[in-house]
Formats: sequence, structure tokens, C-alpha cells
Amino acid sequence: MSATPEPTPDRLRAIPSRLLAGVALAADRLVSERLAAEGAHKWHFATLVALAEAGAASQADLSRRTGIYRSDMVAVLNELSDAGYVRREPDPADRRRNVISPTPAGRGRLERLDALIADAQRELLAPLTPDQADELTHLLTVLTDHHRPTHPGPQDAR
Amino acid sequence: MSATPEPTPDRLRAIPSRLLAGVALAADRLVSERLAAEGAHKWHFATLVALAEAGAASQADLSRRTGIYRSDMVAVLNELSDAGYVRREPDPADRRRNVISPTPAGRGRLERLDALIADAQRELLAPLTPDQADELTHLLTVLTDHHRPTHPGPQDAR
DNA sequence: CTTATCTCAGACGAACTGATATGG
DNA sequence: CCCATATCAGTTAGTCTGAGATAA
Repeated sequence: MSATPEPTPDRLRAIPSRLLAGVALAADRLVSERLAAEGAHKWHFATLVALAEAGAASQADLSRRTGIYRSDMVAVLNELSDAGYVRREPDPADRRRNVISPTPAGRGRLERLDALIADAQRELLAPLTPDQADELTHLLTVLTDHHRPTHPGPQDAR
Repeated sequence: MSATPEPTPDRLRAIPSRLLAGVALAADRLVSERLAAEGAHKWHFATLVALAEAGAASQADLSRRTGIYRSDMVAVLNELSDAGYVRREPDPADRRRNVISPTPAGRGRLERLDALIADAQRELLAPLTPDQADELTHLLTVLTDHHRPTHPGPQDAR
């Protein structure tokens, strides 16, 4: 048996950009699966976090904070508001915009999703020691802050 | 002045899976730009590397080694062979398959692309010390080897 | 193995409708 | 005050790319 399973060449496996792509993909799948089990999406989580921090914000604000594209934010907020997690009402001070604010149910939702995300991160970093996990996070943060034509997740800013 | 530019919440910025996604995206863009300057794509590079290592291989082998989807490999090989970088001929031992082999021009092409990729990796990791860059690569390798339900990274995200 | 579709998702530019802001 | 123009917020509809499945 064993017909030599065509290994990926070391020259390819050692390339940082390829390693990053692979691990990022695995991480994204982990997170997406966990959230999907609750009928949620990472965008919902990011939006609720931004909202928890800001208290209330316009859609454009949320777009900038989360990195979710302005057009796509519409659908995200529709879903969150249909589920009763956020309230969307016109801004009396500037009628061009809506003021989005979290509801009590939304705050509860955030805590639940936060726990799911934390679980996924733990599983992702399980093969590392706590110190290594911290170091990895640190190194990624350095690179993130350095390479930032403004896109953690892509989008926005044009 | 300063209208407070809506910062990304720390709760979002500190999440490993988000950091990975952002850095992986920046890395991929760097590499893609460099290769595009030579009219190449990362898939061409990966295929040439696999070919250099194997000497010659079937399309299915190359697909498994590089993580490039079988269907997409067809187009990649069409391009490489049109440019004279690989030869595609029927396998006399098994007429169902083709034997792909690199040409001298293909080997030269690989060296050129390899240099471009190396440049991109250097630029990507520039903000880190050499030790940190090595450590990052090591940590990513550990995660890559651990999280592979057969999908090390099909090849990339975007 | 090759080729042709087809579906699905995500990123994103175009463009339209208001509303606000500014300079004459 | 009136008007033209520029800009911003929200929204819709549509393109483009890539993954993955399926079938001939």
C-alpha cells in the first residue's frame, strides 16, 4: 500500500505568505462553522462588537470600524435588526443618516457569539503553548500595523 | 480638527483569526503584484516548483502537490506550455494521463519567479527582526501541520 | 484526463436618491 | 434668500473572481 502521497514541496511549504494563507483559511473555517451553528456570521459579530464599543453609530461609522463594505453593511444590519439585535432609526440631527444602536437582546447575542469565537481561537491555537500563542498574536499585530493601506479585512477606503 | 477616524475596536483587532486574515491578504497582494509585473501568477510558480522537485509528473500529482484544484490546473498548464515553460505529452505507460515536464526555459522562469517571491517575503517580514521572522514561520508551520483535514490551504484565499 | 457548465459566496465599483454644506 | 455644485449617507443592482460540484 502507500503509493507515496505526493508531498507538498518544502520550497512551497516554507513560504510565509503561503503559510499565512493556509492558516488564515483554516481559522476562518473554524470561526465560520462555530458561528453558523448559531445561525450567525462573523460580520454580525464584528458589527455587534463595534456597536458595543461605540454605544451607537451611523452605518458609515460601523463600516469603517469593522471593515465591512458600506454596501454589504446594509444586509448585515437588516438581518441584525430583523432578529431584534439592533435598532435602526433616522438621526434627528442629520437626516441623511441612521443611528444604529444595540438592544438588550443584541448585547446578549454578542456575549454568546463572543464565547463561540473564543472557543474557535482556542482550538486554532491549541497546538501552541500559551506563550507561543501570545507571541504569534504579537507578531501578527506588528505586521498588521505595518502593512495597513487600511485593510484588516479588505474593503472600504477608496 | 481631527474628527476621530473611527478606530477598529481592540476586541476585534486582538482576535488571531482576524489578524491572520488581514496579514494573509496583505501578503497575497504583495506576492501577486510582484508576479504580475512579470505576467505570472502564483499558481505558475507553485507548479514550476512542484515540477522542479518531481522532475516530471501527471496533472493529478501536480494538483495534489500544489493544492491547485484539478480543473484549474488545466488552464495553468495550458499557459505554461503555451509559453514554452513545460512540455505536456501522453504517458506511454498509462495513456489516460499526461506527463508534464519542465523545459530549460521553464527552469529559468522558476529562478526568476523565485527571486520575485523572495523579495515579496522580505518586504512582508521587514517589520520583524530575523529571529522574529523565523519564529513566525515556525509557529505558522506548526499550525499548518496540525490543522489539515486534507486542506493545508487549497492554495490561497485572495 | 479534459471540458463545459453551474452554483454559491465574497469583494467591490457604479450609480441613484436624498440631505447637507458651501460659495456666490 | 436663491441657486449651483460638491459631498456624504444609505441603498440597490450588478460585475468579477474563485471555490467546488457535476456531467459528459
